[in-house]
Amino acid sequence: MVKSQRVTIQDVAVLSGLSICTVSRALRKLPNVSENAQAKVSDAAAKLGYKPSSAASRLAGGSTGSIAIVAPTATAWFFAQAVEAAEEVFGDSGFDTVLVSLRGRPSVKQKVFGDLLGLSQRVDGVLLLNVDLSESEIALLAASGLAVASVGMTSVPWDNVGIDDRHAAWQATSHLLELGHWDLAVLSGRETQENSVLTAGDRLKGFGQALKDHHLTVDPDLVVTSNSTIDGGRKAMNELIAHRSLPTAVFADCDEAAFGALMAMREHGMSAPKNVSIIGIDDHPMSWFLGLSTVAQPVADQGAFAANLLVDRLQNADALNEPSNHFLDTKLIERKTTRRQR
Amino acid sequence: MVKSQRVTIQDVAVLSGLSICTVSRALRKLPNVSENAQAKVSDAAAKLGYKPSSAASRLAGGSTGSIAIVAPTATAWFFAQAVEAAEEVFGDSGFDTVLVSLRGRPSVKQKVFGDLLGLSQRVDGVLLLNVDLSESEIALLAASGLAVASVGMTSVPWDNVGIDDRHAAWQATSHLLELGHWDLAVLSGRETQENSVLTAGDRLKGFGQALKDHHLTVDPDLVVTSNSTIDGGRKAMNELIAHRSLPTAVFADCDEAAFGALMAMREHGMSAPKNVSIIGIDDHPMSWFLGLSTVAQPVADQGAFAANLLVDRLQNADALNEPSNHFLDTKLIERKTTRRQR
DNA sequence: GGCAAAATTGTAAGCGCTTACACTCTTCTT
DNA sequence: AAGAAGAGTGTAAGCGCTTACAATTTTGCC
Repeated sequence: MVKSQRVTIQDVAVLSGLSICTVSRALRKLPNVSENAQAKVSDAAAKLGYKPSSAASRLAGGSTGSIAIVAPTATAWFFAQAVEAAEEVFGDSGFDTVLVSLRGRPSVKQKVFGDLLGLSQRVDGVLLLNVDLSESEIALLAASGLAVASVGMTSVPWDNVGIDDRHAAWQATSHLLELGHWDLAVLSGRETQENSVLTAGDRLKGFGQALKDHHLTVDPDLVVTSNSTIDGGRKAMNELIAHRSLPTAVFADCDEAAFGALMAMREHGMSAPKNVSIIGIDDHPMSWFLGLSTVAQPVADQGAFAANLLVDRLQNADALNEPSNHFLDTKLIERKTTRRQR
Repeated sequence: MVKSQRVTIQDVAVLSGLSICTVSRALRKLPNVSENAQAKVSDAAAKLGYKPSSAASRLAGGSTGSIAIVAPTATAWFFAQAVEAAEEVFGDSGFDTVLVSLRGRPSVKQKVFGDLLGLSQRVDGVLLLNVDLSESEIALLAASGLAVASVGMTSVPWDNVGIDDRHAAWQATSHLLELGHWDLAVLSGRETQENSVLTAGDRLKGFGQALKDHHLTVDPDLVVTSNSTIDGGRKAMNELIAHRSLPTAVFADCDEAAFGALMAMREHGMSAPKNVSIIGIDDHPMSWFLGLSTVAQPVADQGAFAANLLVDRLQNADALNEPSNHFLDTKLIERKTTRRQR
C-alpha cells in the first residue's frame, strides 16, 4: 500500500499505457484529453496511489500547491480564528498553508519583500490579514504574479473582505445614544505601523458620525487613544477615571479594550453598567462570559470568504474579473454592560 | 535590486568564477571548499540577492526548507501560542512553516497519513502539538524519514517537551488542601480521540495523588467529566450544583473549564471564593483578569523549545543522539478565587 | 472519397538544484 | 625525490514534472 519507492508520473504512464505528457494533462484536467484516456489515467493513478511531487511540479513551472497566510500575529483571537478558517478552506481545496506571522517586528517589510517575494517561489498565492502595507509595497505585491486576497484592508488592487468599520462603530455608538447617553467617551485603537490596526481610524469616524446624527459633537477630551489590548483598554480607562471627566458611557473600539476598561472600573470600585455603560466591537468569546454588550463581527467567515476568493482566482485563472471588495454584516448584541441612562 | 528574472545558482557560479557544483557546496557550507572559494561565493550570492529555489533543491534530493506544525486546532489559546512561538523559531532558522490544523475531524488519520506522509515530500520535519496518535501511526511517522518533535505527548520515539501534568494537578490540588479544604471536586477533561486532550488522565492522577498524600480518598461523585472548554466547565459545574453535593473547593483541569465553573456559579448567585474556591491549570491571559488562581505552564516556551529541538535535528543530522523528553516547570499562582477554608 | 481542420497523443527539452565520480593540485610519506 | 593520499574543483547525470512543438488520429464537408 504505502510504497517506500516514490510513485512517479512515469509509473502512471506505463500502467495506463499512455505517455507522460498525456498523463500530466489528464491529471490536471486540461482540455484535449479523451474521456477514455482520462479514465485510464485516473484508474492507474488511484491504483498506484500516485501523488504528484509539488517540488517537481513547481520547478517545471506549475503551481506549488501552497498558499501563504500573512498576519500581524497568530495569537490574537481575531487572527487565530481567521487563520484557522482560511486554513480549512485551503486544505479542502488541496493547498498547503504556509503561515507567516509578522509579530509586530520592525522587519515587516523585510518579511514581505525578502521572504514574501522570496515566497513567490514557494507559494501560489498570499492571503493578507490586516497587514499594513505602503503604496509601493502594494504595487510590488500586485505585480509579483502572486494571487492575492486580503481581510480587513482597503483600497487594495485585489479581492478584499472585511466589515464596514465605520458602520460597526456607528452601531455601537448609536446604541449608547439611543439608551439616552449623551456624554460619551471613546477608547480608540492607535493606528501604528507596527500593530497595523488599520481599522481604528474608521471606527473613530463612525463614532463621530453617530454623535453628529444626534446633533452632538465629539469632546476631544473624551477621545482616549490606547492599544487594542486588554492592558491598553485598562490604561485608557484609568486615564479617563483619574485625569479626565467620567462620561456616562464608553465605546471601546474592540472588545479586548472593553475588557480592560471593565477591569479598570473594578479596580476603582465601579462596575458596568452601574457607573458607566460600556460597549465594544468584536464579540470575543469572553464577551459573552462577561456580559459585554458589543457589535459582533463574523471573524471566521471573513477568513473563509477571502480564502475562497483566493482559491477561485487560482483555480479559474481565466476568469479575470475585477477585484471585489466585500463587506460582511455586523450585528449589535445587547448584553449587560449597557443600560438606559436615566 | 529586485530582479524579475530569477537569480539562479548558475548566475552565482558565473559571477564568482567557480563551477555550479562548488557554489552549491559553498552555499550549504559543506566541507572541501576553500575559504577563498567560500568567500567569493558568499559575495556573489549577496551581490545578486540569490535565494535558492526550494523546489529545485527538494527535487534534487535536498531539503525543502519547510516544517509542518500539526495541531488539533489553531484557535485555542494554548495552540495559537505554541504555534506562533514555533513559527518564530522556524522562521529565524530559515524554514517556512506549514500549518496543518486537524480541527477535531474524524479524518485525523487521513490527514496524517494521506497528507502528512504526503507532506513528507513537502517538508523536512513535523512538529506535533498534542496530537493523539495510535501506536501504528507513531511507528509509521517515525519510519517516514521525517524529523519529528512534539509538545505534550508521551512515550514517543522522538524529542518531546511538555509539562509534568500529574505534578501540575498535584500542585493545584495541594494548594487547595493546604488552605484547609478537604471536600474537593474535580472538573476533568474528557480523553477523546477527537479532541486529543491527552493530558486529562495524568491530571486526574495528580489530583488523586495529592488527596492520597493528605490521607484522603477521591469521591467518585465529585469527579465530573467535561470538555476542556468554557462551556464544558459551565455544564460540569452546573451538574455539580444541581445534582451532586457542593464541595468547598473545585480543581478544574484547565483554566477554560474554570471560567465556565465561575460562570455557572454566578448564574446560581454564588461566587468564588465566597462559596467555593476554584483553581485551574494554564494561566490563560483571562485568568489574571478574572483573578483565577491557577498553575501556570509556559506555553510559548514549550512550542519554542520543541521547535528548536527539531531544527537542531535537521541541522545536525550527524548528531544522532537519543530522543529526549523535557519537562518544563509549572508554577502555582495564587489569586483571588481560592482562600482558606475556615 | 479525399483533404483540411480539429482533436488527441507523443517527443524532448528544460526548470534549478544535488551528487556520484572524475580530475587537478597540494601535501605528506619513505 | 617519486608515489600515495588528500584537498579542492569540475563534469554530467538526473530528480519528477510541464510544455512547446511535432506526429498522429479523428472529424467534418464539399
